[in-house]
Amino acid sequence: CTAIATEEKKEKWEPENWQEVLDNIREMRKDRTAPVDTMGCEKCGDETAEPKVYRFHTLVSLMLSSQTKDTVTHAAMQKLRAQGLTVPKLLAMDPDTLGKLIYPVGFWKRKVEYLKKTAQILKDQYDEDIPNTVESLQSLPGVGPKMAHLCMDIAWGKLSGIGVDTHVHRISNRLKWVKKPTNNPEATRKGLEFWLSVDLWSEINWLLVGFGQEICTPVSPKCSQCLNKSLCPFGRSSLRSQKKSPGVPLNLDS
DNA sequence: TTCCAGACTA
DNA sequence: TAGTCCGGAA
Repeated sequence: CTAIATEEKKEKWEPENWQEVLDNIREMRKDRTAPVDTMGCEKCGDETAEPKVYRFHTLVSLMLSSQTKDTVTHAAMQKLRAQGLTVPKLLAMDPDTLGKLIYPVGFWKRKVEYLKKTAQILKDQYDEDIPNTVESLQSLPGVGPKMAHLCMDIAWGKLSGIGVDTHVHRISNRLKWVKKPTNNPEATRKGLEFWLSVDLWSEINWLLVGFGQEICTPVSPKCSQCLNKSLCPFGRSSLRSQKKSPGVPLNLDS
């Protein structure tokens, strides 16, 4: 009996006050002013293009995603689209030209290589479309769990898992939205999917990415502006230490 | 765990 | 100017 009770307790774990915290994040995100809101990868496809091409655009923009600066990815996508972004066009493009077009994106040399290889695989095996399972997407060079899950959701409209990027990973740990601290995004994804109801899986990426771009930033988070400052374990301790040493401000809110 | 290719910021 | 940063691969 005790074992079963423990087991049930384990099954039912969820973070304290998560609903209230989530509502607060929704409130902070209601103006949609974060870069992800206007330049996220779902905004990079050509919706007038045929579905196959639109899906390819989505995959490419995910593969070009760069730091916290969606503007850079967006600009690179615009340039590529101006060239006509299809599998054959990408294959025909020489690596140097491609490199120049996507240059401001971080890791551009690697990304040129991945894009070329991926385009070749799409041509050979998928009739110039993109694969429609997480596993097959992840088998493409340069595509890992985060891109695969987001791509399933955005390109195919199928929810396969939470897209955990650096923002979702960092914030989930700050809020203690994972049962135990996690040290990689895959562990965070599992930790979140454990308790978060499926109907929130799609929203959570968009919500936390924008929140992470504007308030819960990796360095110098703006805890004093955050509606969750008293609910968040990280916020409570960071504001406490800020009070202790006012000469060294942790948050330079401006 | 380190690398990538720079950009940003404290 | 030094420190930190994406996400995937090796």
